[in-house]
Amino acid sequence: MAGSIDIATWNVNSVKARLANVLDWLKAAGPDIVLLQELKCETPAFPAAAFEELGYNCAVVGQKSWNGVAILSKQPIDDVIAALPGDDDDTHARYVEATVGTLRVASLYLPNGNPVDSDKYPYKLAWMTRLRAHAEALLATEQPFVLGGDYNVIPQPEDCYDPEAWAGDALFRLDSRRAFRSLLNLGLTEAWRALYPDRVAYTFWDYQGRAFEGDRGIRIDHLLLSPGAADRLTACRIDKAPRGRPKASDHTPVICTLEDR
DNA sequence: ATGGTTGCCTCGCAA
Repeated sequence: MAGSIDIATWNVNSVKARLANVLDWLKAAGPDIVLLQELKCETPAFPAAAFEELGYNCAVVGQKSWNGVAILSKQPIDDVIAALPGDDDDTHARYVEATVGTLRVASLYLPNGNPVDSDKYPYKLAWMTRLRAHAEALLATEQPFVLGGDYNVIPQPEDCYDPEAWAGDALFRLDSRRAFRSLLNLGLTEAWRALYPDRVAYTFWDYQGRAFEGDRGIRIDHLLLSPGAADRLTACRIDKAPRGRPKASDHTPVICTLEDR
């Protein structure tokens, strides 16, 4: 839409297995910027041509079998960074950030962290500490930015169909939620919750146990906006339709709209 | 009830 810009985030759980579904959704929804996670393919195997045919430029950070993130944008993509700063030994493809127009945007796939008694949980928390430090650095630039992706954090009990069942899970542990709040406390705005303080909605439903049919979901995909971006926020929605399709990802897209100025 | 589902591309791992 003229005068505004739509930014979507979507964990597609394999871009190759999901290509037809993703292309269909892009044609129908037409977001200006798309932040993808869980590509599950190496960078050269990313089906860039299919997205370019729809008018998108692509910045891709992939790896074999797991993780993988991308930014798609109808406007040119500049000044790409392909990793979250702060740990040169971290080889996971979980972060890509770039400039699109006047905005800085990032697509992130935050570590799941389960099981919590393994080294995966401290890795998650350390990753969140690095993300906070980097968000502080971005804030210091005073350039408006959007950090979108699969945060693998259920922020509050109302973001989960059964908080008690998730009490010990890395997505809902107090340390994970505290680290997420600490990000917000820098002055970032979580787009969906900011606009709908009391609404219950989910972005992920497990493949098992007919969770989608029973609406047993959790809200873990988030768009975090800098103050300058939040001042332009006019709408946010969760599009459940892609989750109901055959061969669906277990996540569904979240889209925010920023006034274009 | 230690089940169940999906994608990777292996004979299990991650989610």
